Amino acid sequence: EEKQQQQLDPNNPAANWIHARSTRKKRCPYTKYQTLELEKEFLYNMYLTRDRRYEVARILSLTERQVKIWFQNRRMKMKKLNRERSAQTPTQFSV
Amino acid sequence: VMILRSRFLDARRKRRNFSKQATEILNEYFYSHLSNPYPSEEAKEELAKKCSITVSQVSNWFGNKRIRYKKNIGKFQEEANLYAAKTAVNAAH
DNA sequence: AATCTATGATTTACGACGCT
DNA sequence: CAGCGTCGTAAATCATAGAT
Repeated sequence: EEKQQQQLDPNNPAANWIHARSTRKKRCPYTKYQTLELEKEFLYNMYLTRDRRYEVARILSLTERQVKIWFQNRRMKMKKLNRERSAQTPTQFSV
Repeated sequence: VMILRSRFLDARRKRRNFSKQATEILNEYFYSHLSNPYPSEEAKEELAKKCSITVSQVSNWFGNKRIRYKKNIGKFQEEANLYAAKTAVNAAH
């Protein structure tokens, strides 16, 4: 009975959710060149060493933090792609 | 070659809008959980099954819905009232 | 057919939390 | 314990289906 309490505030029902990150940096899409180079580096290895991260960041004019996060996101993307791939082909065979 | 070609075509299949029934189910869940429209993993799986879409698609739908609702509550007021009424009728039975 | 809008998917950027 | 890992998400942006 307690769980049905969203009707108490019909005017501002969604007042609570979403944590407005006011101090967050706005998303800025990377250039084709930046993305291409990041993909090449990812192909070389999925995990960055400290030195590679520094170099990639310098070459692409990104911060090391951006490069680190790009790799984290890229790994998550790969994981998702693999999930979809294995879901559609139960028997996997590589080419 | 054929395998690669079919894979490429598969990956490039066109996006389709979800069915009316699927959208109905998702909206019912959204507006009946408006104070916390964050379905658990299990709830997402159930919604995905009911809507015949993937769990990722359910996540995308809720992500888009939350931000678009929040950005313009007025635009969704009519829709919100509609689903609130529908939920009330269901609860009464 | 051309243009506009709605909507599903993808891309940056974090917070929360985990492990070493 | 600083620091990088994953996971789930916000918000912006992309792509194009579908409406006008």
